[in-house]
Amino acid sequence: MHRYRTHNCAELRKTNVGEEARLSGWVHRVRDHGGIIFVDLRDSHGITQVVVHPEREFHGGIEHWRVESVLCFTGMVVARSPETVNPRLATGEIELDAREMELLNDCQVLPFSVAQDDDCDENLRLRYRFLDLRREGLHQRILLRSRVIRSIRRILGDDLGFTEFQTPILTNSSPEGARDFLVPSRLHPGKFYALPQAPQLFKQLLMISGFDRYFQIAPCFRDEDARADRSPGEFYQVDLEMAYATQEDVFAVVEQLFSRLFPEFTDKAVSPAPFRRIPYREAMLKYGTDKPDLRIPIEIQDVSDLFGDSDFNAFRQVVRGGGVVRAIPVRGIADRPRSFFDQLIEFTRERGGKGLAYLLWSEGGVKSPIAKFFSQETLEELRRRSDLGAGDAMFFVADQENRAARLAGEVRHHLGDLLGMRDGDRFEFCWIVDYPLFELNEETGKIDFSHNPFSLPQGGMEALTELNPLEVLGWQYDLVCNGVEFSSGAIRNHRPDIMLKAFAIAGYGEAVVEEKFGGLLRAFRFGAPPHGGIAPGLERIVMLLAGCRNIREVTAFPLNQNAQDLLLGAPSQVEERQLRELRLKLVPPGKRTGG
RNA sequence: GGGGGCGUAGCUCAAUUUGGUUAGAGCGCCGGCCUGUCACGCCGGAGGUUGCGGGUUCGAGUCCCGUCGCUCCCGCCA
Repeated sequence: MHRYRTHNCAELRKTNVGEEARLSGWVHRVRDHGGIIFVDLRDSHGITQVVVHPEREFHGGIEHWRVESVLCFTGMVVARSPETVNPRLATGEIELDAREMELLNDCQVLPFSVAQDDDCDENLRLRYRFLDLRREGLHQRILLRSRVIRSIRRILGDDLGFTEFQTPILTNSSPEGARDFLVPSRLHPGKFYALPQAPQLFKQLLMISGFDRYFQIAPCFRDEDARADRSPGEFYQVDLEMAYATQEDVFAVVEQLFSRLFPEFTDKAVSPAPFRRIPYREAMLKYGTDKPDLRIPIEIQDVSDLFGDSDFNAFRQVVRGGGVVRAIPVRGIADRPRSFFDQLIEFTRERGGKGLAYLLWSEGGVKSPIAKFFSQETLEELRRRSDLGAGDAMFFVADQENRAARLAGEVRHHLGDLLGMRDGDRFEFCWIVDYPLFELNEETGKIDFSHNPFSLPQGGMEALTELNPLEVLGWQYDLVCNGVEFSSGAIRNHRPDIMLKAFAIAGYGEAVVEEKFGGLLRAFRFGAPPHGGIAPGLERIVMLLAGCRNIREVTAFPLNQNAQDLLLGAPSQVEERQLRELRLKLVPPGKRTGG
């Protein structure tokens, strides 16, 4: 018989009755009746009830049947009588009649309950992460994450012809993007490595190196402040890149990946491939964001043309001042109480809006404090454009275009929450395409890259030389699901001449580009193939599948919000000797100089 | 760096609105009883500088100021 176990704690069934078995696991719960004692023994797989009869010599042998102690029981598998079967347990038709017991390890009094997976302070959970990870919820989410990764490797690697690579962890600081984590070099005092924010340049170099399809479950490091859905420090991307690929080729691969991946882990409906393609400008107009939640059946409209000459001063002034009026039509809410609408107005004001006007249609006509300022023709045209009828409503946001779009989008998502449209059992994917390559920096008035400086402009060199830079679109795209940005990607700019031209428009001279991206430019000059890719966030995928909102709930050992490891104590001070080797000197706190 | 919310027993929370007796409950812990439970049950017990410091008051868990911590958001995240 095996030293520790013949079966795991989820394995024994009625067919095993009469067999001798040995089980090891944690004490999940104990029901001590004075005479007979029931021990729920748990391992990663499940729970089996062990019965200890009073005549066993170990019955009083351990002082405490302390939960989370590690025990090994040997005994006979016996059938439970019909009235004592536990239908909530996979092993509930049997129990182990313990003949021998061995205490494999004791357990101190717990800081929080393992058996009862209820709320407690997150930093306490992080300090005792090994206990937290034993709890049902987190334990299952970490197992889910593992199964998702295995499935991604199978789909991309085995079925779609991708090759998995590793790329360096010690690499170069990137001139753009987030703050880098720096690693001092001992051999080159005063110089630093940086941890990669993403393997972007390496995956492009692999394409130029003649590999066809790259993927990696890639660690990414960014020294930015935390959010609920954003880990401080490190996270993982499903990073992929394809040679000789058009945007549609990338879409086809990603659509296959998600169309196969999601149904493996959820019964919820997944929007069928091909996913909807929504141009950036259309997304900003209809949904007021470039990460729309398409479960909400509300489409924003521009109605500025109706108000240039209207009697409604507030709207007329905005339109004549170059602003816009956006309408948000919502069906079936005209009978909501006044407080519903007041609350929405307050919501808009909190987010910087001047207000939120609305019209309510009823059998008798239009009800609204502002209806008297609208002509009958205008009211009818508004109704007609959104095909509204009795019981329907329309909200209005009037402001400068960017702000109006954003506010309307936030109101749309908020309505989605209020009206229960967002918890439907489905995943709605879409692509946002046709991002502008450049944008105007409102502070400096200069032209900046809007997304990624390495994206290929649509129309190539001709577009860069002929068009107003702000009109140039990039082969850039985002994958969005249920209002969550899953991923950004692009067809890369593989031509050094086009790359230099694009950088020139953004105000970078050739010498600067050579200095900052010399390695990549050198590679481009030796026959770089056209290529492109994308990098969906692994944790976001698992979060959506697990139905949780916090990235730390799908990460085994996350840093806390202050970027500390409370279990092992990182970051920590290091020996003076280590600093000397690196030729580093600490500036005492409060005496920061320079700047 | 900025804003909102929260800090009461080992854990989750009540008492704070309107300052007023000895700060309570559930779980956990300790002791006792209990032979069919599965969130076992029953009896008893221990456990508190109400985050910390100061102030107002006859009196502060409660009000005020400061500070520290946690949390969510903004900035930031090509």
